[in-house]
Amino acid sequence: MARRSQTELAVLGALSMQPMTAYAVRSAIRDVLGHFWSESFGQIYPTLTALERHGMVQGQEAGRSGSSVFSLTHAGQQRLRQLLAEPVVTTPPRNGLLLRLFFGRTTGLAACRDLLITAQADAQQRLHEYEALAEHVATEDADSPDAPYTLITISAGRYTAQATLQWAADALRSLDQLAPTSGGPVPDGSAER
Amino acid sequence: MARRSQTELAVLGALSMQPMTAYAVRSAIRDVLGHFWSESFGQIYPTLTALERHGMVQGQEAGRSGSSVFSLTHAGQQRLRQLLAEPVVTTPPRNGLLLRLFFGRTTGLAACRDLLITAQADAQQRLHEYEALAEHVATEDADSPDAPYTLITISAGRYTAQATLQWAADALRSLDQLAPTSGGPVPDGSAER
DNA sequence: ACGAGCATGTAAGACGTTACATGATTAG
DNA sequence: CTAATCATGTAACGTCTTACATGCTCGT
Repeated sequence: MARRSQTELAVLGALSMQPMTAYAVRSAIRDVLGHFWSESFGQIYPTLTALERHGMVQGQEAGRSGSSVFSLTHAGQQRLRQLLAEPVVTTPPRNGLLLRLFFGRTTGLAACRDLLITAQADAQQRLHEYEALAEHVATEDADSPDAPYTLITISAGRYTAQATLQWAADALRSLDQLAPTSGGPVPDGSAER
Repeated sequence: MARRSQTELAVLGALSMQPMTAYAVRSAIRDVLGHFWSESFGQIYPTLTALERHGMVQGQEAGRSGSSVFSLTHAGQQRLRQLLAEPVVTTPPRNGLLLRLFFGRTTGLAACRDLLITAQADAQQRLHEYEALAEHVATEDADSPDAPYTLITISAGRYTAQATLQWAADALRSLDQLAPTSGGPVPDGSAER
């Protein structure tokens, strides 16, 4: 699946939950899918325009300000099904944190500890967010047919955050064993020249 | 940090471990950093050329075929430190699996089960790879000063894979509870027109 | 009246992948 | 000798982000 159709998929999916304006699509992708998906602002409008041209969605003027509410057409429904059935596209990994830890010898123990502690705090934060979110969905939207699927994606976030917490604690322990007291960066050899 | 300097960072980092040819840099990024980092082929050569122009690396002809082995200059060392010290850049998330599960109501229970089972198998596979890798590093390169840091990144992969396994099992259970017997996609309304 | 948020777009430029093109070396 | 791998690049194309530009509406 080409990369562009990933944006198409997200937009069609958002509209499949309920008709909304382009602006609302953007908000929904940011707020609802935000934990595992992102689309940049400048992608959504052109994509919606193209989808309308191909008859996948149709806009309906609403209110006096000329904002148009888009909804899926039947062709759009089918297109969504088709895209969902295509194999999952995995983006090439780019984990800046692990890259820095990998080259940790150059920056030294202390810098690595800082990175890990920050990662731990971030994961803890996310864990709280996921738990609040899961609770909210389980109580408010419990009867929605989408709820079980939403909960599964939230659960993925929770497991990942928990794994990060455990890993970071583990890694910090291993660094402590390495050199309990000090840990500056390796000398840079400036004096040698 | 601009996105380009991420490539710079990976290339400088690779060369900080040992001098090598552009081709070897590419192989190292693919094979060694592969679990958490990727650079496309077409980026590495231009980046190396630019780095040489700026005096960050210097190439030395080796062998009769004119292949040049690059090594970090002092300026390159400093540049690497500087880049490593900059805040971690997080790429916007794009998890195609979770996107599909989120819209699971449209594709139906069976499709979601398939996705989860595949994800489980993939995670299991990765877990084995990480364990083999960790064992290899712990025995072969145990005395390398880079070994502790390498092991931390491998550990991250292990924790993540394990979390995926648990999450998928959990999710499969919750889907089973939802409808133990059937689970086709929602009707698409074709007949209604 | 004014600021926050709703709403719609465009354009430039950075970023990245893929395919193409070419040749040397080495293991089987 | 021949296939795989090492080795070096370029060019085209597609993708994505960011910044800019503009105006409305609603609450305070």
